[in-house]
Parts: sequence; C-alpha cells; structure tokens
Amino acid sequence: MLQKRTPARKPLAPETLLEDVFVNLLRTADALARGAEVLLKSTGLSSAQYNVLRILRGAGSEGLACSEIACRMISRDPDMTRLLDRMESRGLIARARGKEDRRVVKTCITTEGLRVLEKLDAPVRDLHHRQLHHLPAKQLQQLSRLLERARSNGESSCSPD
Amino acid sequence: MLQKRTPARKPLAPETLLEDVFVNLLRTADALARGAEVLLKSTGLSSAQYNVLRILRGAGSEGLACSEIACRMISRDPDMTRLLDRMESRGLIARARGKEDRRVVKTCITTEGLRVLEKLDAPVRDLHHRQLHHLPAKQLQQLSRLLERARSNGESSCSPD
DNA sequence: TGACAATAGTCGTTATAACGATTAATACTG
DNA sequence: CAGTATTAATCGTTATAACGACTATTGTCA
Repeated sequence: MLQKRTPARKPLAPETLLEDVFVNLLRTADALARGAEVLLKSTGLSSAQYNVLRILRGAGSEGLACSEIACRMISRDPDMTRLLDRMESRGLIARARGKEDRRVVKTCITTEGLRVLEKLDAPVRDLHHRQLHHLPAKQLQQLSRLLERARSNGESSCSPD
Repeated sequence: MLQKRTPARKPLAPETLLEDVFVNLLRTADALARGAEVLLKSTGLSSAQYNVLRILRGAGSEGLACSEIACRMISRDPDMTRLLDRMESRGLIARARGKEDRRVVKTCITTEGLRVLEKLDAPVRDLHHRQLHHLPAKQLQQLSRLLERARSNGESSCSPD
C-alpha cells in the first residue's frame, strides 16, 4: 500500500492541483447536467423541477415542507415558491397548508406527476449508462466516495432521500 | 493489486451506482460553485463573467472570437453576445471586428479587467484551499483524473486554456 | 460569376433566476 | 400575557438565461 507506485500521469503540479480539481468538477458536472437537460426538454421539465419530483416521490404521501424540499435539492433554488407555483399550475404537485403549524405548506406529488416521472425512469437510467458506463465499477465507487469527501467540508447535510 | 481488499464502504449497490455518481457530482459541483459565487458577489461578477475574464487573460493580446470563448467556458452559455455586452459596458473587455474575416469579433481583456482579476487571484486560491485542503494530494489527483475520464465520453474538447 | 450553403454574431421575446423586503404564524422570555 | 425573536413562505423588482429567428459575411461549386 505504501510502495512508490505513483504513475506520474501528470507532472504533479502542486500549485494548480486544487484549481484542476475545481475546474474538472464543474466541467464534468456541466457535461452530465447538459445531457439530462436535453433529455428533460421533451417533457418541458427543468432539471430543478425534475429534482423536486424525485424528492417528492421519495418522500411519503404526507408531503414535504417547502424548506425541506429546498434543502434536499441538488442545486439549491433560492425561490422555491415560484418553482412550485409553476409545477402546481401544470398539475404535477399539490399544496396544502399544514394543520398543526399553519406556517408550513405541505407539498405532494400528484398521480400526474408520478406518471411523468415514471415515463422518465428508463430514459434517465439509460442516459447515466451512456454517460458513465466506460468507467469500471471500482472507479465509479472511488469517484463517488471522493466526491462525498470533497464536499464534506462546509455543507449542511439534510437527511438524505 | 488483485487481492480482495474492497472495504465494503457501501453495500455495493450495482443499480444505484451510476445514479450515485451523477448526483454526487452535481451536488459537489454546486457546493463548490456556490462558494465561488459568494466570493465573486462583492465584485459584481457572475461566475460566467469571471470565467470569461480568466479565459481572456490566458489568451494572447490578439483576443479571441466569441465562439472560441464560448467553447472554452466551464458552463456553456448559449448567448455570448449579451454576456460580453455587459462586460464591455463595465469596461472589463474590449471588442473589435476582425480585419481579415469581418464576421468575427475579437474580444480582449482590458487593463481594468486585468486589475479586477488580479485582486481575485489570492482570494480564489484561498477559497480552493479551504474547500479542498482536507483531501490529501494523492486523492486530489485521483479525483481529477477520474473526473476527466468521466466526461471523456461525449464532449467536444476545445484547446485547453 | 451567381446561386446556395455555411458560419459568426446579433437581436426579440418569453420565461426564469436572484435579491431583498414583507407577511403570517409560532416560539421564547421576562 | 405582552413584546420580541424566529421560522416559513410569499411577493415585487431587476437582471439574466433560453430559445428561435434574423443579418451579414464568407466559402463552395456548377
């Protein structure tokens, strides 16, 4: 484990290493996200809307508060209200004031929302496969683990899906 | 190298592995990008504008065509014209029609743009350090390499900075 | 050379994002 | 139990992004 096996793939530039990681992360994320947006465009969903639907499907039938959705999202949206407004007007979600705490608004996915989501499940799996299948499973796990570590610094983690 | 040393950090779910990578990539990128936006907010630059300035500083003094900038950007912007409009009106860049091919518009960074950029150099390095210093160099290199591989599928690579 | 296609960039319009201030309901505190 | 702070969500406004259609310049080829 400690034998000198660094393959010197890059000249080990210590100054630009952090920046390389930063840029590569953003570039790769943008490339993957763009693929997803192309796929979603046919349904008229933005990736934020798709993400909300996924979160609501994963949550129980009792629904989630606005702020809970916001904090579970992949890319945080500062104005959940109007994002949900648009989804409600398309019939994808339903909202209702909470009974106990009348400040909160519980949001649920509708059957229409579920239907739209289900039609996307296979294409999305397929997309991920096309995007990432050229990496062996071991490297995918390594990557996933490193990514989690990378953001383990300053992020308030909400309870996962 | 082939001895059974998988530490079983995760139950090796083969179905959700691709999705995990996808979500972790987007989440981590968002976390890092948000830090950068906070830093840039004091200067009034968006991250796209900052990225353009970096690209133009890296390019020679002869400037770059609109489309060249677009294709080197981290997150592609579909409307370079108005992005550059705003930067020009703030005096950060200068534009001029090409002499040989009068279709192209060459864009250069101004001394004002360079000044703004230089004031950000140290804070940005510092930010990257704060965001990522908890990972040892070896893991950072691994991560960088895996990210490059991950997007080596469907992306048209422009000449790097 | 003259028609047609390709390329570079611009612009009109609509929808969305971003920022801050605001309202409403609940929790705390003396 | 009144006053203040906190929390949840909404709204007004401005700027930006997204999507096409459009103009101008250059290349291609019969």
